Amino acid sequence: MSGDHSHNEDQIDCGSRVNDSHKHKDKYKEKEHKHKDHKKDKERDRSKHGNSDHKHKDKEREKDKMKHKDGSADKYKDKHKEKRKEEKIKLEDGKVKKENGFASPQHVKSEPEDDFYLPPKHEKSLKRERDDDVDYDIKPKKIKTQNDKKPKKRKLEEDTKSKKTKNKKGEVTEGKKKAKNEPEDKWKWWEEERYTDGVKWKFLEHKGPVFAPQYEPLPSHVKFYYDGKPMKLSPEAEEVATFFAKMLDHEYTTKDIFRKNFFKDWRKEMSTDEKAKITDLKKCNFTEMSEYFKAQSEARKAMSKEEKLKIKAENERILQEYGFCIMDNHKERIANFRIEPPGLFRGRGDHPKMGMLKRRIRPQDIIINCSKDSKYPEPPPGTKWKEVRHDNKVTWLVSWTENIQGSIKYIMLNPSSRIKGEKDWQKYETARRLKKCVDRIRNQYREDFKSKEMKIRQRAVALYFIDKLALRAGNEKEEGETADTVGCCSLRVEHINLHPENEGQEYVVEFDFLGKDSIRYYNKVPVEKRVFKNLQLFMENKEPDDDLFDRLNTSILNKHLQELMDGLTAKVFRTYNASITLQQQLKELTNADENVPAKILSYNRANRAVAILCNHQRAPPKTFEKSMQNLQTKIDAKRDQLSDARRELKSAKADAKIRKDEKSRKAVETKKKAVQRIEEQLMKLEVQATDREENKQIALGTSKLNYLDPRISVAWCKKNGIPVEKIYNKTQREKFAWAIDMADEDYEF
DNA sequence: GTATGTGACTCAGAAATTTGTAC
DNA sequence: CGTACAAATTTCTGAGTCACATA
Repeated sequence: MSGDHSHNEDQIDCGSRVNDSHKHKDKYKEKEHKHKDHKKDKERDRSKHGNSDHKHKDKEREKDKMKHKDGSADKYKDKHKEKRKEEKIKLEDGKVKKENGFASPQHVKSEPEDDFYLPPKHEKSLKRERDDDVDYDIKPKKIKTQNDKKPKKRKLEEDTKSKKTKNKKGEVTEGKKKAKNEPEDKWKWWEEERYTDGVKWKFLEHKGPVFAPQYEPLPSHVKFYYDGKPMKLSPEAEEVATFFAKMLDHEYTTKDIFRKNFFKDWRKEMSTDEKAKITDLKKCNFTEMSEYFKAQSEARKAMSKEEKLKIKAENERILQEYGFCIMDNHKERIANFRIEPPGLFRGRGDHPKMGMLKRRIRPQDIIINCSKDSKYPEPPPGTKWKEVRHDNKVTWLVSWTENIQGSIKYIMLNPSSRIKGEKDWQKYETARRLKKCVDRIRNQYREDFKSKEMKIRQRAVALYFIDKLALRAGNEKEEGETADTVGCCSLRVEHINLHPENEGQEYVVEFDFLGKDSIRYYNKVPVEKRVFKNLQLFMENKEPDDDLFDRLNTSILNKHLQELMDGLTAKVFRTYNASITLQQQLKELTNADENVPAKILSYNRANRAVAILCNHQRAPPKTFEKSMQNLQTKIDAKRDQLSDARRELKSAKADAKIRKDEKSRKAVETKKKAVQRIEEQLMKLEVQATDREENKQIALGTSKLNYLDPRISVAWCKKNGIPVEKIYNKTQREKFAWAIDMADEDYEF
């Protein structure tokens, strides 16, 4: 979870901001202030005219007709300019060093051929495509009994037969996979009617959250030292100290912001005496504590089988008790029924709050959501919930407010649940509706490149980026509260470079910014001339840290999109472009004559094209080089084996020619088979190596799980005779059960 | 009306854990 | 059989998107 990206060569190491130790003071006031100024400035700018184009020999005269910014920097930004400048320098440093940075290859955009205009019809209607008249009986009380038999089923889904064979015995050990599992008819919620009125459920019953285990004080021989001298800490202070100790090996315990935030919060937990004594984090020695935890984890690994099984069984029991809820007659799996334990906050990237104490959540922090007529979850003895409410317009079971950002956290259902699945399905249906009108929308925004109104031009260019490059919308963020990252609408001038000519291409825009999770987006793309000219215009008289699209935000953009198509938002473009790219790449890359591994390589490559489009990166696995080497060793061995086998085949053939008897002919056949088998194995290994190498820094999971209409993949499997297990593991098959059930091989996104 | 804040939900990669496999 | 290690899967929780409430 933590964002230690420093080991990723190709990502910018934003490093810690060394000199901003005072930054957080009064941030609230400051922030508010900033924002006001900002808005005012935008307002003011709007009323001004572009009379300040000095030096501009720009031929595009029409821009004179347009209002545009006078180049004064927004005040709120001025305040932060210094900081950003510093960062920028760092960024550039990084850039230089990391010239080999990840560059998203050209987006292979498939243009859907059909383009008929469909009036934005209301689609909130949760109409399902196939209507089975399965009645949706809502009889809350019944549910339980009805579901009593289900407990068993859910946990250990019958898996592929291959797995079963492993479990040959079929013993019913608790926490073990049961071998035989009555196929138990699974609930096909996708064949049922959906709620249409914002109601999410009629009945909801659950057992509440599982709290983090209580803190166990350290044994007395494990000491903390201050200024070289052992010091016994109060339990409160000690607990927080252990959080730090457990992270000692991690890089961010060396970062200034992390240390400063930690120390500040730690001191809050200290007794008066401790507070007086412990004044310098540098004098704190946690190593003995750290060693102790390492030893503990070693001990855990070395536990006997029985002990391990016992723990497993206990976890299973908790899962059975708390891991499921009953929603509308069905037992459903809960995603995160365990409350986040206390610890030190680790933001991603250069987060101003890293190191802060994430406090322990108690029952009185918890809001329970369930139906009135359900059996309410019990708070632990002697405690009370903050509130029990019955809001069936939301999907969460439990919520609490987290203390770092003040945001709300939720316990919700598993992706395999009806409530998540329906929404997921709907998402792809919206994307498919976009497919039907995307040409109209593209023509529209290309027209808008020429608009007289600056606002509309900016909107058009932003939309062009979102569509062409699958950028995220880019909401504004509160400065100082989070890492400095941007999306499309929040791009700043410093994030792009314009090259009228670059490497033989015209009108190239070079993007370099940190996006979600502080993942670097670096890309050079040729754009339409009009886009290029517009960008020049938008950047006129601006400072590097001014907004590129100063007249635009996500709200304006999404309002516009909503008018173009019902349910259309910026992120629908990402879904649409991801899915259509997969479909088109699969078509292009799959060769019907190839064998299964080769086809799967094609699938992975199609998946990879999408991951690259969406900029889904990962840090190369620590063991990457080594594992490639191992694989290469295997390949070499296999090659040797192959040439041996071939040699043997040859001699067998020669032998058979001379002897001409049945036996030697048989021997030839055997050898031939052997050669073939080895060839196949070698091929498989080579494919694997290719796949792995190409995947070094690319994360396929996110797109597979969140952007690719699963029906495309299912259809591809069916058409190519690939078992769906080859591309979706068990969890994924559960999540996409609806798609696996409904898509046939002719499915078209 | 607009700007801002809030809530609910999706999506994100790393870390932890489990499983598979070669010896 | 165990053992060691790598690969696969699951868990974790932070970071976005976006609608809507509120001032």
